[in-house]
Amino acid sequence: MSKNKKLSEIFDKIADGLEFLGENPFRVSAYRKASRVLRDLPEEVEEIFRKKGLQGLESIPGIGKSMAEKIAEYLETGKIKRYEEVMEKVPTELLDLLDVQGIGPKTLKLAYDKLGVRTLQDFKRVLEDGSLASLPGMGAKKIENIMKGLELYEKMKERIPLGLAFPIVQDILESMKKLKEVKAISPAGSFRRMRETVGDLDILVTGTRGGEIIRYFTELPGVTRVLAAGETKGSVIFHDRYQVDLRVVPEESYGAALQYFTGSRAHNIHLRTIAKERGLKISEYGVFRGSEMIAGRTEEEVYGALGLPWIPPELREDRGEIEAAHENRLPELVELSDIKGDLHVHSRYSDGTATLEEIARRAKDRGYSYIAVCDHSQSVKYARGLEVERLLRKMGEIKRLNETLDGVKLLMGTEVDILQDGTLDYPDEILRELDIVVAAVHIWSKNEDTTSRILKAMENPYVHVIAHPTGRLISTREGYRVDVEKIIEKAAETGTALEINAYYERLDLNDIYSRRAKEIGVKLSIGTDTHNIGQLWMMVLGVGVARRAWLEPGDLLNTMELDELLEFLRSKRKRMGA
DNA sequence: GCCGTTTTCGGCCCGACTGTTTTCAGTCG
Repeated sequence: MSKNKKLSEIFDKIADGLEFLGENPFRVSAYRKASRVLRDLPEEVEEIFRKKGLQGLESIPGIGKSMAEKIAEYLETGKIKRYEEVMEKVPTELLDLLDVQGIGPKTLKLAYDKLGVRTLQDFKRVLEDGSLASLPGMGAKKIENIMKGLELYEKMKERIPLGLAFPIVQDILESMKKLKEVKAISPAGSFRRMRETVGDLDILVTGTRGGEIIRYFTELPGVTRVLAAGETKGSVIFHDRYQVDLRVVPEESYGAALQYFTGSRAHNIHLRTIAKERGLKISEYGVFRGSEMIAGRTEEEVYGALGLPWIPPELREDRGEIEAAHENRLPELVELSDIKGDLHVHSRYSDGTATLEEIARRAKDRGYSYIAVCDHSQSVKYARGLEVERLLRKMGEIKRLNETLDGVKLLMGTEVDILQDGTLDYPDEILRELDIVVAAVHIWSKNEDTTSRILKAMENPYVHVIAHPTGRLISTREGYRVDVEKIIEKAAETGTALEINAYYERLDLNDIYSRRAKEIGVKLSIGTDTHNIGQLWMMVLGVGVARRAWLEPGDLLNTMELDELLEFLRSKRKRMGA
């Protein structure tokens, strides 16, 4: 795990601990903020400290003297004394319960002080035997609420990969739009911001007869449980797993509510600070000067009232977008419609299921000009990687097919393995015959640092793209050890592109690293890594990452016209004298 | 604990809901 992430987790734990201990809430939120900032930081905090010392750390917004010292302490000794002190005073196992809906720090502290609760088991016991209910402030309803929360928590404590939520939300939107009472509808929350994982799904509606709308919503096919159903809010579980909240808001507040429920929390806090400086107040109902409402119908109005242009949801993470909006230098983000092709799909030649014709047809249906068929190479036995002979046969078939195809071109590609020593799984004489060479690490040993093999692969003049550069799988695998900063620098130096793998479990590179890559002039390439034709839609997830990374059309290979793309792909070998 | 063209001290985002409170605390988003 990177030091940034580790420190982010430590600070978050300290925040939990301090909150439990009843510390100054602003101190708690200072730790929360530091945790978020570190998590979002594109550069390694270790590098910053090495190059610029404590001063460098303190120049990070949200990191002051005290945090900087703690970071330095961790980097130098591997420990943070303050963290250990706090953890000593706190039942660490209980802190996990803060994630349960209905349980907050005060409730935990109460159970801890009055009932000696130390573990999750203890907590469940006092919940069930009535001893918690007997404490002041704890009534039957509250207990019931906590029990419900706990049940839900155990069932779905994991955040959901965006790609799993995507089809569900689309179905819901489609069904709800059929209702004549619904005037406007939009997803909100982290889903709308296209975060790689989502928790609850939020949907916002404006229209007439809220009760009607909510009732229809709670009766949609796929609903397995109704948690709440009133006049303005309905909350249900789909397929035993996905909690979806639907809110009906008045038309004049629709923009304000959409802005509010889209978040992020950090973005909203920052906005409200600005509003306050201008003597305004923002809530989910609108923007107010005193009691006069001056905006709220649309998001444009809300941002406009603060003197800002509308900010695309994918940017709303308080990672500098408000400052950029203020100075009128928001990026012109890439859109799905800018995408002219998918640069990484598999066919049945290796471990995919589709034939080349099917791939071409579906690419054309999607309006693509080209699609790169990049099957695995010979070493990847488990994926039926292609030996040279089968690769040549496939190339022959693509050439023949291309003669008959109209409006779309299949690109001869490979996802060639980067072997242990950094050489590639095909000889250069073969690679040079391909339109596009995507290289990737698939086989690595547990503690191996893969940085050097990837760096070496990038020095090969025939390698165009490094696929899924970190190897992580969302919420199941952390990925191999790799120094991404070095990979990005080498990509810039050699003119190699880095992939945004759009397969829903990967999204690799992620938004943070992709943004960093853009900043130093590296091109990115989106590929869905599709193994069957029904997955081509995941391009939208890759575009989501790209947008969250502030990418503009010019930062991607996929937005190029075919000729331009082929020219780009040839340029590396020219540049490297091959 | 952070931060500063109103502040190096004294602020720090805001409103709703829920339950249990007889004036508000805890939790959530």
